[in-house]
Amino acid sequence: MIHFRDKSYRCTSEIVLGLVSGKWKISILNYLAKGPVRFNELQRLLPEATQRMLTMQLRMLESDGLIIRKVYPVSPPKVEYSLSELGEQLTPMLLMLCEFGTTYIESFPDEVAYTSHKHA
Amino acid sequence: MIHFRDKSYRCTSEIVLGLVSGKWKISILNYLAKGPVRFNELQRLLPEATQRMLTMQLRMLESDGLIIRKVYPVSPPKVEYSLSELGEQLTPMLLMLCEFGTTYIESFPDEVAYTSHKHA
DNA sequence: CGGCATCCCGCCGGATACTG
DNA sequence: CAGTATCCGGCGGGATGCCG
Repeated sequence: MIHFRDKSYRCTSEIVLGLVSGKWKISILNYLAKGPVRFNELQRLLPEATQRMLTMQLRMLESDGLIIRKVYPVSPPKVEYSLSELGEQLTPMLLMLCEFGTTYIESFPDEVAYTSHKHA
Repeated sequence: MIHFRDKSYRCTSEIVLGLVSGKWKISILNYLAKGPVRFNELQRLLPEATQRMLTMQLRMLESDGLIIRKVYPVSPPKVEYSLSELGEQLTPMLLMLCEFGTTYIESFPDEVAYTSHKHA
């Protein structure tokens, strides 16, 4: 049994699931892996996400120490998000998740479909 | 965009999160990795889980093709759960999640505590 | 531009009781 | 032994509107 931040876990992997579980966290981390991104740009990249949700997910990633929020005191406001060192260490794991995911769905070929872009 | 079983994903890793997210799934998979386990034994191993929850989590893992449910038509009833081939392919990934989890919490030494066994 | 406040709803999971 | 059935509360997430 592990106790971390007022919660109990039976395996440290459960903690990691909590870190990356959230409607937009994976996508955010994937984009940030390519370099710093502004809030506005994230909104463009994830048009289906509401401002509120995007903000919430970013705040969680930040308070979990995976990303860094940098505010530039200029007008108009500019906020840039980037991976922290811990966040960068996530990359190989996310890649592995992704690879297994691909292997997995390929086990069920007739249940999968792809769309190049979905703007709805 | 990937469409799989009536849901949309932006990355295959999101599918994997769905597979293993659930209050008892990680623990169940970890136990099954050591060999087949009976329902009753799982209950002993996870005393905090209600029968209902244990059943639900097992049913999900089964319908996702990660575990196999084998019923022995004897009296009293005997049901044995084991990893499927797909489920066994999960092991290295779960190990990696676990390792990152350990690395992660070690970045915050003063927020962690351990308990050998928690029967509450 | 990059938020926060408010209201709302569905679903995951808890508690308890019953059964082949 | 290995489950269903029913009821119910909390929280993740959606929609909309306001602000420095």
